[in-house]
Amino acid sequence: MQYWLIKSEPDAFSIDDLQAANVEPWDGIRNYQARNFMRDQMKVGDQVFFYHSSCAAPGIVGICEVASEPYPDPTAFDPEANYYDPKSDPDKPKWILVDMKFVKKLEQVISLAELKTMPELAEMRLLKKGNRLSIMPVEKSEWEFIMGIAG
DNA sequence: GCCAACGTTGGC
DNA sequence: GCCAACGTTGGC
Repeated sequence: MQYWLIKSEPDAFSIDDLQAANVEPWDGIRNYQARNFMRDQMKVGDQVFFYHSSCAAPGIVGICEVASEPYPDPTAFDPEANYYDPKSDPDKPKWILVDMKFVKKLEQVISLAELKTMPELAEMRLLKKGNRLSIMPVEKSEWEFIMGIAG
């Protein structure tokens, strides 16, 4: 089993939205690296940190898990959708996603500012300068350390 | 709103 | 294949 972190802007889709939906196709990803993680490496049951970005208090707010095999992102084929990509052919889909299933909200949010102060997380991908990936792997040691903080 | 970092596009 | 221009991300 592997560990991951996914970012979402809470104004667009928050951990509460995921809780309400229970299972949500993680659509709209239009970055090859992020897509490749979903397509090639995610397995059903992998554990995932849910991170709020571009907001007043960015940080890890909850946990979800991979809940499907990879499959084509339907929003890429829909001209009405925000994430429509005319270059994605249904016969040869360019964008691939998995479903995410709500697991729990953390009892206390672990803020980005707090994460940055932890020497144990100095190598964490999320904290690297210039990082913009919206889906990234998390090391087991990092996962366990953060779960320790979360209590 | 600003700006640094990064990914993508497109001309050549 | 190079690289400048442009658009996006995301913290502050």
